[in-house]
Amino acid sequence: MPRASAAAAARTAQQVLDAATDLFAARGFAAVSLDDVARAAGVTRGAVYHHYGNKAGLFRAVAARLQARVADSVVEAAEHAGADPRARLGAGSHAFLDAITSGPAVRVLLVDAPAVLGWREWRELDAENSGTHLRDALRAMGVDDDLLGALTAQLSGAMNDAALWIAEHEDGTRTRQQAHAALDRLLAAVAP
Amino acid sequence: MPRASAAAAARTAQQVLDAATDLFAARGFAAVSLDDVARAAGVTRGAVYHHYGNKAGLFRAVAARLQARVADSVVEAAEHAGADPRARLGAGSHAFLDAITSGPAVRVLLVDAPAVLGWREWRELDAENSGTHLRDALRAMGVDDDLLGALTAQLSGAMNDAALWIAEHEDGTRTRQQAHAALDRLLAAVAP
DNA sequence: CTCCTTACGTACACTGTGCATGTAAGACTC
DNA sequence: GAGTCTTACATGCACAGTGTACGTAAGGAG
Repeated sequence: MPRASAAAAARTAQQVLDAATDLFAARGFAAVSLDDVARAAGVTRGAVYHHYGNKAGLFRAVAARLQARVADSVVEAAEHAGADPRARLGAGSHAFLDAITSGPAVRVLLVDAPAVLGWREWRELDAENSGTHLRDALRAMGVDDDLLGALTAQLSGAMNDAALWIAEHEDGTRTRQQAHAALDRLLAAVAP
Repeated sequence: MPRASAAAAARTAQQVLDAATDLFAARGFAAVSLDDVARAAGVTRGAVYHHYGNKAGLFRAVAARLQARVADSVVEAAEHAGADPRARLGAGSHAFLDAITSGPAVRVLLVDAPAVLGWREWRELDAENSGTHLRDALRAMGVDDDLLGALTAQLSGAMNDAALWIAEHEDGTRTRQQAHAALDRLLAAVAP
């Protein structure tokens, strides 16, 4: 008994995506079955497979949306910081930390994504979003082209682990401040 | 038809561990079945379950052994570097990069481990090994206690992503040199 | 109004985990 | 050194979960 208009179909796809985001964030990829997702979204597994192909495809869609949201925050913060490259780098980096630690992004993007999508695809997804901004910011700071790739990867890794470190503790603003302070220390290595 | 002496049992446990290490490194945790492991080790799944409890337990054993090996390299390099805290920090960090990128450790420890064991347990495993050494080295460098936790996590993350970056490229010594150079840049932020 | 396509629902096959049970060979006791 | 216990596996089965083939009804285009 399917009743499908173009709008209704888009809505069910959204509901599935929302439900999957919550469940993946709460329990992790492996502990969530597609039946769980379908039930939470009020449909059957058939609908999930129709819209997302397979379980990895659903996860990919979830991760891509979260990644895009984080990247939006980074861009907005950088815009707001003006034209000075160093100010933009700092603002974007701190915005990244705050954005990725608020909401369900950490577990999905930083714990499960590399294993589910593979490191390579995960890196590409990152490169299409916040990764590019970091790289551009470092280039604008005058980082040698030879070091650019490696330094981008390492600073990105530092921020990711900072986010995980914050999420692990989960006891208010103190650890968050420490993470931001440590990040400033590392950024100073690039721009004194 | 079991024929089990104490020595023979230890040997089969070893064979299973060796086979699992190779397979997990080559295909990833999810794509390896316990039947694959058992067949590669020349036993049945019963033996695997007997020694390691379940699939996660087997993976835990694999990861712990790899982690311990990496930590050994770090310690050895630090010892060899003498008494100067800065020299020990640098030597240990670069040794970490080289050790974790040589052999099957990268995929197991950095891609699958967080998802399979959970971020928390993975962090504890790391803390029991190379993580402690990094923290000690930073403390010896006079890093403020308030920053110690966050900075350790972020530098660790930077090194992990440096390792993944090296493993991703896999084209000889050039990328490796770039990674080491970028790492030096970050270490300079802690110790000028 | 007809036909085609989209959007699901349903049923089934297959893979893989984990556990329960069986069993034979050390190891230990006397 | 015979009996008993425990360890070290092998085997078989139950169950969960994925993916896919098929069925089906409701838009939408002509």
